[in-house]
Amino acid sequence: MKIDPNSSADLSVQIAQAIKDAIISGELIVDERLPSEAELSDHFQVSRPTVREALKRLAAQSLIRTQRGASGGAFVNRLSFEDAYSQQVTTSTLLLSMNEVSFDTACEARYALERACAPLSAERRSADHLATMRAEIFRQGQPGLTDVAFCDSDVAFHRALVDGACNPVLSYQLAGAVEAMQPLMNMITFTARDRAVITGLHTRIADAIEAGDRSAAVCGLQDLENETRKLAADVFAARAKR
Amino acid sequence: MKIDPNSSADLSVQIAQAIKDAIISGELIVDERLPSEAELSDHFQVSRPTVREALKRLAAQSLIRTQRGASGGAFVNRLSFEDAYSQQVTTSTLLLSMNEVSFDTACEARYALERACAPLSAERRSADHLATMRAEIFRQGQPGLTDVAFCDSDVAFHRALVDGACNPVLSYQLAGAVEAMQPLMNMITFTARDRAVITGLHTRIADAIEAGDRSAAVCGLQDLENETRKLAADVFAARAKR
DNA sequence: GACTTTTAAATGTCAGACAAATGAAATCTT
DNA sequence: AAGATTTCATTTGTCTGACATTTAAAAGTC
Repeated sequence: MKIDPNSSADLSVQIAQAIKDAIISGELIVDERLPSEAELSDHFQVSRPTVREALKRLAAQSLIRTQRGASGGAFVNRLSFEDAYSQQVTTSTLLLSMNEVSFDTACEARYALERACAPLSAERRSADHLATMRAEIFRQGQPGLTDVAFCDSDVAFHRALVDGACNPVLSYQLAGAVEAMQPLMNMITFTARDRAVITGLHTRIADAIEAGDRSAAVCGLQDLENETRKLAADVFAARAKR
Repeated sequence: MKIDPNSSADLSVQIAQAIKDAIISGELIVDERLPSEAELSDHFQVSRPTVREALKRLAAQSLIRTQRGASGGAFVNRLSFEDAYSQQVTTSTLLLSMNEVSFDTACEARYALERACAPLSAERRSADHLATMRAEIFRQGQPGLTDVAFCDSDVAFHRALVDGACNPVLSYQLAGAVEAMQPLMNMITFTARDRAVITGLHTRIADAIEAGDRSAAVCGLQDLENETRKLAADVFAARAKR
């Protein structure tokens, strides 16, 4: 772990990068304890606050965790699927909200990826996944549900569908695509009729998943995508006219 | 922007979260300047180093950027697709390397997602995308290519395929799936015969994309997945016997 | 031997200072 | 007056040194 004294980059950035490289290369392994802040500041010939800023950068990416007290210190963190999942959702959400991504673009990406999961889900889903999907469909039919709650349930339904593929890597990759859409979906108001159509499609998809019918599941998702885009287009058109 | 004085969480964590929330909620908009470190330490009633640690956490996630000098300061950063892309690759790579994800699981996820891109790519790819694919296929046929260079070219080929869908959200989502596989692929040694088979499949896929034949492209990817998994299985079996 | 107390080590926080970069205002030159 | 130069104030980057807090292990006590 070395830093370049001639570099113009901030010291804390360089130090963070040096440690990060050591982790990625395997020089530092999971759960290994890093040298103490005092030792690091000695090693890199910088002050303790500078080392600390570097460590905070790494902590923000869940690459390390710190523990106080004797035998405490900074430890290389095992990046859990959960951590990666939430990072992915945050990044995707901000990306969509800050870059004027059109509804259609985001929607297309989301459903294209989701259709990739459907065949696997149709084959492997557990009873639990199916039960979750049915429960969410039921919830979506409840009268008096707010639009936000309806979207929440929609996400939960799709998440169960994705998780049904029993591939954690796939679930993690899809997290951003599905959940980051929610703020966009929340801009839409759903009429009772819209909800009925969507819930009907959800049922068709759940039926296909239950029957292990891969292509029916994919078709159901395709129809749902078309429906969602049509709905959004209507809402935006109406809003533009006003 | 407020912090809870009764919370047991570290102050810098709380402050980072408060600012992050302000950004997500839209209270702070893109390119807006945050208060200076002195003002923030005053506002939150903490010292400047503590504020700085909080800001470094946010900088590590590309949520803010800082600039020195008069009229400098911390600014809300527009999260670019590029930034998100590289974050995504880092996270995915670490996730795979730290969690004993099987080659098959990662491979399945990758090709499932890539097949989702193929139909779109077959319709929308520009001449550029196609040219890149052809160029990489040519490179893959060069004798004397190292295994690492072969894998590099493989990634470039698939990236062009994905980018051909002309959906930046899709490209971003796929980044992790495709590039994070590279370290796993690098564990495999490719014989000349293996390379010929892979390159042949790449050609089939490129041909399908060029012809706008959606289903042929998907089939080609399916065959490539099967081939890759068979190859990996052979390598691992041979390694286990030794 | 089990419980309590002490202690040392580590991170978390603070205060104050100086260095370096940078844009803007003030000054000087032509 | 216009342009070039200098000065200056502001802000982040870094350093020093100190104290607070947490925590596990060592020492002490019954």
